[in-house]
This record gives sequence, structure tokens and C-alpha cells, in this order.
Amino acid sequence: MPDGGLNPAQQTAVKALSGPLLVLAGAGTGKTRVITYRIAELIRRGTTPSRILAVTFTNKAAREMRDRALALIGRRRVEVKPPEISTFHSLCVRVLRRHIHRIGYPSEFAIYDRGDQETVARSALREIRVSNERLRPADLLARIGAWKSQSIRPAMARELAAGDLGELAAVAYDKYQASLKAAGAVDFDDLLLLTEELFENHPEVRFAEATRFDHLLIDEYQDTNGLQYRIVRALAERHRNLCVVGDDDQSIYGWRGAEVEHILHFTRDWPDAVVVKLEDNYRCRAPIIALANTLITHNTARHQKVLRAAKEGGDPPRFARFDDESREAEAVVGEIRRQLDREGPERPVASDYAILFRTNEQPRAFELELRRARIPYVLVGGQSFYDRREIKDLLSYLRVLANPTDEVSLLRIINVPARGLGPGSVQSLLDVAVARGEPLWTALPHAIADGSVPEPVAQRVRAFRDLIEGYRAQATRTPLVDLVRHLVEAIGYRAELTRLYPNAGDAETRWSSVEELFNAVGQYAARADPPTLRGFVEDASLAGRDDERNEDDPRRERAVTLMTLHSAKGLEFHHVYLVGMEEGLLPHHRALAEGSAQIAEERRLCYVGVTRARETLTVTMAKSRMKWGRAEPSLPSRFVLEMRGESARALEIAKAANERPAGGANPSRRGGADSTKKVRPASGAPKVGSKPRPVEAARARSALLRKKSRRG
DNA sequence: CCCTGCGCTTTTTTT
DNA sequence: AAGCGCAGGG
Repeated sequence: MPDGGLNPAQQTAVKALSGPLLVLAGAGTGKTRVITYRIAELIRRGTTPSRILAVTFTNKAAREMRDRALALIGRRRVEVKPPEISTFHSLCVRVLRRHIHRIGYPSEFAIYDRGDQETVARSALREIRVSNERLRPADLLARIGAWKSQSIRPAMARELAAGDLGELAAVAYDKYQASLKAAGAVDFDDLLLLTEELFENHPEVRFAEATRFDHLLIDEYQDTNGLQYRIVRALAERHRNLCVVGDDDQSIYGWRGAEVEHILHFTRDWPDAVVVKLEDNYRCRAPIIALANTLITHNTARHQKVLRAAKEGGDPPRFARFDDESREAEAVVGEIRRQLDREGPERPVASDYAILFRTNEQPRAFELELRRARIPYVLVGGQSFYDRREIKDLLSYLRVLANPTDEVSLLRIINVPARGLGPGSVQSLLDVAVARGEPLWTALPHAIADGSVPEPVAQRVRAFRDLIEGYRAQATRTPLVDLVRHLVEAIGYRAELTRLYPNAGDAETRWSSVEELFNAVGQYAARADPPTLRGFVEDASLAGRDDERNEDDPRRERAVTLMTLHSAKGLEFHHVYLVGMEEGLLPHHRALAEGSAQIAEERRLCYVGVTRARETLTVTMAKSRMKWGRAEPSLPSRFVLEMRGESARALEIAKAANERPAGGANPSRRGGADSTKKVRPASGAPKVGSKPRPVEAARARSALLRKKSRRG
């Protein structure tokens, strides 16, 4: 990045303040910078800060952009009514809180996460008597997601559905949506879908929202799906001050309904749009850019742009292949350890390093090695805090307190800790609710009054209701943290944990996440105005995997980052290890089975990984990898060969992979399997700027490959 | 009703 | 390797 200032392209992007603007920004070309400068420029030219809306992809990105923008503008100037910077989902939550009652949902609606969705999907399938073998809840959810991103409602889905499974799914979709509504709950897609519905059917809502802002900026535009696209259009068509920023080469959420077409066709939708291309990369060393460019040219159907490296010099990326995933982890972690132990002024810190991978099972081996090497690390994503059993239990309690008709949460806690309301009793209670056509919660008094359940059960139900009602009554009076602490005490959750986890250490670990929950509540209460139970629960649902709890954890600053390629989007690190670069992993089996469009997306994913690296990039793979407890042979990814200009061999591998399922004989072993055995700088990649430095490269690679006897 | 243990399946990515 | 569903004994 040029110090302080902006290059000419960036300046154009910042200064074209009115009308539609498309910023095609390659990786590391300073797009976040352009957006923040633009916000500052708008304000400097007299726009009221609060009339600017910027939309980012994650909550974390929103927080960072807010901080940077405020730093640029000067906090004092905007602290009363700052620009609004949020994600699509938070934006829609706010719209829905205000208006959702118009379409028959309570404004206290709960937001269901993936696990809750699966529960609802499962019971929808049960209701229409479809066995899990024919249509798994996860598959149903995938279909529902696809329908929703195209704004297809159950009724229309039934008309469009083709084939047996499609029709079943459409019927299940209907049930699924009905259960959500009955529970007063929405899923992630509903946040967008229902917002769009309000915009469509209630012009006054659309008008109110569209006139709240005069400027709309969208980051990561390549990852917008149909719903988001239509919401953007609805919000921007009056003022037309729409600035979208993105990189079609980094579109990696097609599986979630994102359509690159939106960015590819932006100028068709907005014919008067100004287009600015940012092609100067200030992040990566020249050889890394060369590698990335070589890779991405294997994708067709993209905006023509070539990343130019602003940073000359640097080591060529290295490639290494190991016997199995443990060796791979050992070598990578061993190298990081040696770098951290180096003496001298240029000694790196752990947070300079990132290990990037495709799937969530891959970090295991690396975690093991990092712990063994006593290197601190943070695993981003993985099992999130809010996925932990104890947190889900307690959060369910809080959700029931906020909205007792939230059926999934109620069913989760009605017998946790066990209070003698087992599956049999709960079924009887549910039968009463179904017969009365009302939510379980409101049916409970009737069920225990009319003798539908035996008296002892009725007693327990009464006690449970009293417990919940008691805390509901307190909720507005008691400080949030106290409320949660008392509740946990009252239900005897600590005892439950020691019972569940007889191993004292395990129970302690679980209890410490409960204490972390207390902290999270405390932090929320300190920041929110006013803090409410519902507000906290909502935060927890939307925070998802980017957990801000750890953000101010001092350990994080000194830690190696482990994360998936998807989570790495938008980030950068001095030293990147792109691990597990094997056929079947990247590109993933599933993508290989689905076809070339999916393989192109995997290639973009690889591109994202490569372009995260500022100084050095190391690509590693294993010859064999454990799968379902068995060691399976693994071939180098075709992307490795493409990057190194050996695409002929990549083609061979691709062919072999395609032929394998069909024929018994396996021609693939002849190919590239051993070709990358020796680590070599990318011979095919042009070296920009610096002369090759064979000595250093050789030293680096021997260090990486150095055999170690330590094991076990 | 509650707990334990066995055997079966499952593996992409996430706001 | 791990989570889930189901059967069988307290």
C-alpha cells in the first residue's frame, strides 16, 4: 500500500461519489481502504454520517471497518450518529424487528442456527414419513436453501419440483416453514427472505428503509446471492448511489447461492455505472502474485484483470510432499518453531504465520504438533463456542425465557438436567399441543389440567413452568449477568456437568465455558443499550463463528492462526502454509463429482489461499492420508501442477480421476504422483523483479524437509 | 425413566 | 475418529 496516500485508481474509486460504481478489486489491492476512504470522503463533503450504509460479509469485517472509518474521520465528529456498517443479516434483523409483525411473526422472533434447523428439518421429514435414508435433513436443508435464495416459497417449490425426492422435499419445505413460523422462529435465509417479502408486499416498509440512507456501499459483492442482490436493488434504486466492491476471482460461496453473475453483469443492471479496476497488489511478493496469476488463468468466464505486484523481490513459493498428514504437520510446525527460535532483529512472531486448509478435520494433526512444540495457536471456526453442548443448553434456556414458544429450545431443555420428563411424557404433552393446535408452551397448563399425563408428571411440569415463569418475570428487573448466574444455579447445571463428565478435568473444562458465557453476557451488558435478554441471544446467534470473545485475548496476538480457506478471505499473513493440497481435498471430492463450475470455484478458493501470503508461501501435501481410520493414497492437487505451469500433467490427473470410478484399472498412478517429491521452486512461474536466489531457496527447502526422529 | 454399550454411518466450505 | 440411534438392564 502506498504510504498514507492512494494510487490513481484508488483515488478514482474514492472520488466518484455519486451514481453507481463498480470497483473490481483484485486481492490485496486495498479495497477495504477504498471503502473506508470513500466513507470519510463522503462525510468530508457534507454527507450526514448516519445516512451512509456499508455492508460487509462478516461481523468481524464490519467491526474492523467501523474502527478504521472512525479513525479516519475522527471519532468526535460522528459519535452521535455514526455511519451504519453491518452485515446483510444484522441489517435485516433490524428491519424485521420493526416490521415483521405485519407478516404474522412475533417481533421477539428467535433466530435458528444450523443445529436448530436440522432439528426442524428432521421433524418435518418425520411428519411426512420420509425416512432419513431417502432424504437426509442436511440434504433437505440444502434444497431449502437453494429455493430460498431464489425467493421460491413452498407453494411454488411444489409446482416446480421435479422427481420423487424433489416433490418430497417441497412438501417437507412447507412443513419446515410452518414449524418455524409456529415457533416464532426464522432461519438465516429467512432473515433475508422475509425482508424481501416485506419490501415486496408492504411498499411503506420498502419506502421507509430505502429513504433511510443516501449512500450504499457493498463489500465482497462477488459473494452476494439472489436475495441480497434484490435487497440491494430495493435499497439503492431511489438514490442510485451504489458502490459495490469485489473480485470475481474470489467468489467462493457459490454453494450458498452466491452468484458471480451479479458482479459480472453489474454494468448491465446499472448502465451508467463507473467501473474502476484495482490491479496493483500491495500485499504479496512478486513471485506469489506470479503464481496466483498462473493459477487463475485456468478459469474462464472472468473479468479480465491481471494483478501487478507492487512489492518486488522475495522467495519463490515452495512445494513439498510428505508421507502422510502427520509428517506434513511435523515439518510445517518444525519449521515454524525453528523460525521463532531464530536470533536477531528480524525474528518473526507466531502471529506472522497461518496454516490454511480446506476442511475442518485437517487442523487436527497441526494442533497436535503445535501443542507439542509449545507454540500458541488459534483455531478459527472449528467447533465454535456457541456450538458447545453446555453453551447450547444454557442459551436454549435464555431463548425460552425470551420467547417460550421457541419450540426447539424448549424441547432441548425441558428435561435438561433430567427432571423426570422423558421422551414418553414429552410426547404426551406434544400430542395435547398438536390436538389443540398451539405451541407446546401454551398447551402445558391444559395438558396437566385435563389428566393427559399422570399426576407425578403433571407435578414436574408445574415445577418447570414455575421455574421458567419465575425467571421470565425477573428478566426485566434483574441485571442480565445475575439473572443468568441465578438460573444456572437454580437448575443445578454444575452438578449436571460433573454427572455427565465423570472425569473431573472434563467437567472443569465444561464449567469454564459456562463461566465464559457469564463473561460474554457481562461484555454484552456493558456494550448494549439497553441490555436485554433477547439482544444477547440475538448477538449470540449472529456472531456465529467469528467470535469476538477472543479478540482482546492477549494470547491471540502471539498465536499461529489455523483456519479454513473460506475463513481466510479478506485476511493476510506474512507466512502462509497452504496444506493438504491434494486431489479430493482441494479440489474436494464433492466438487469433482459435481463438475467444472464447482472445480472453478475450488480453484478460486486456492487462489484466495495463495494471495493471503505477504512474504512467503509454502504449499504442502501428503502422499497418504487417513480417511475413516484408514490410510488412503493421495495425489497432488491439479492446482499445484497448474500453478507450476505443468498443466499438461494436471490434465492427466484430471482424466485419471474421472476415469477411476468407471474402470477397474487405475491409470492414475503413472502420472504426477512422484513428480513433486523433491521440493523445487515453481519452475513454470515467471520470476518478477528479483533474480532467483537458489541458495536461500535450497536452504529453506532443506530446512523444511529436515528429518526428525522425534515421534510419539 | 435413565443409563450404558454396541454398531452403524459419516466427511466441504458458513452468514 | 466420532457422533447417533437403538436395545437391554437398573
